Amino acid sequence: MLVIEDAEAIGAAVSSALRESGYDVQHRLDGRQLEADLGRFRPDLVVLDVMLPGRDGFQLLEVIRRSSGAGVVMLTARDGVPDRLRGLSGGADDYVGKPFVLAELVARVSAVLRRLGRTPSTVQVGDLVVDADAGVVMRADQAIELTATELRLLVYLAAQRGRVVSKTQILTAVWGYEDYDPNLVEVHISAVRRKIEEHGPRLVHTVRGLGYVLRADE
Amino acid sequence: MLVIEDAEAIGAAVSSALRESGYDVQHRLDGRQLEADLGRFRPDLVVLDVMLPGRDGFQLLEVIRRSSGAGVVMLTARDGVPDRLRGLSGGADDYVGKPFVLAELVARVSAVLRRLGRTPSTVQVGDLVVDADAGVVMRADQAIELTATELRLLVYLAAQRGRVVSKTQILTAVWGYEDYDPNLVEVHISAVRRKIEEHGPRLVHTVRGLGYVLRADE
DNA sequence: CCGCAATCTGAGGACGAGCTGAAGGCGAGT
DNA sequence: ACTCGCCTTCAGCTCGTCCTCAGATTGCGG
Repeated sequence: MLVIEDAEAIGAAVSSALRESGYDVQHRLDGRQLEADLGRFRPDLVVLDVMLPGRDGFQLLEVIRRSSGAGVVMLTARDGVPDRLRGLSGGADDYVGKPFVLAELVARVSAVLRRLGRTPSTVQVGDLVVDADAGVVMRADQAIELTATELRLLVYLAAQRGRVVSKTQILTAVWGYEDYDPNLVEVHISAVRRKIEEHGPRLVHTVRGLGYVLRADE
Repeated sequence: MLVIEDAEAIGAAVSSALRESGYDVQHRLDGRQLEADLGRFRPDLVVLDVMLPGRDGFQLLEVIRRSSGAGVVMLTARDGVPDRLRGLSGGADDYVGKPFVLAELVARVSAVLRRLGRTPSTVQVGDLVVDADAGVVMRADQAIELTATELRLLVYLAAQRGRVVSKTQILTAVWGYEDYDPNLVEVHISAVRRKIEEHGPRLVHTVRGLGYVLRADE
């Protein structure tokens, strides 16, 4: 994944937020090396600022489309309706208006990847199937009703399956909070467990002092 | 609809763009199983790359023409004027030069289908049949009268069936609004429900906090 | 076995999403 | 100009969901 953003602070924040979500991120301040980067890293997706020194976002967008199958999410100025239309008609897969909440950007990025089929929209862990697109969770071929928050939480755990994620990471990814009461996470983890572990062994494991993991034990 | 494209990234992007538009898409990396696919899926249209491993696009085109009435849209190389001529004279219904904007491909695909009069315009969900072209909706073989807006809404939900769509997405797809009062959607959803669920179980499901899904529950 | 901290979980109130009946406005057809 | 149908707005209501809080429980170091 490639982030091209000349404002260093924003670029750094975006990069680290995406890394938090498990993506492999390179950050560039302009599009000079774009062709080289596309060749070398073969990114699945490029986050592209519209306003850039040198070639602007739309020119870069064309380059990307011509020489790569990468998805493109553009960062447009807030009220940039013209920008926005131009970006979409030029083939961007999504846009995010500045200023934005990091969580929103991350959500859109993963939505684009999912749509492009780079990320399987369904994740399977043991006998649990999570389909983010359909908003459906199944265990042992039986549908399970989750609320919106529970679903977001489980989708996040599923995306990070096998990896321990801290409550802070969860708060950021699911709620967009920088720092908050960990009990909020505990309460919703509890709710998810009650529903998905009603008919089967434990899948959401607590790692004391660190966080949680979604894993099917063998 | 069948997409034959050996570049996986492009094939995936094309497939998902077409799915977004409501088509039922199968993706193949080469033409080996072409005959079997034609028999099994009876596609209305095939999107065909020219450069393919094994039999190339023109050979496959002949196969399609010989054993199927499917439309063909060919993906030709950049300045492939010779390709282009050969493709058309060989009987392709349209061609799109790489690189292309996804929206253009989708537009050409639907144009070809329209020209062939073979638009797979009907979607079936449970005992509900939605015919976008004819503007007809039937449930259990009984015609249902919908207003223009209700029809556009239902056609969109039908195209996205099984997938949760947010009110914002609906506002964009049905009304062209970027952002607007969600209640507008709720009112029309309510109207559609009153009509199509009068004699039968629920098909338009609310997913609180996320949006709506058109789905026939088993 | 004890004490502390981390985690779990049941309960309740506040909030807001969603549903729907009603009314006003607008355009097409007569 | 009038009528009719449709679209949109509005307001009231219902009910699900979320968050807070507090007591219970668990795990760990000593």
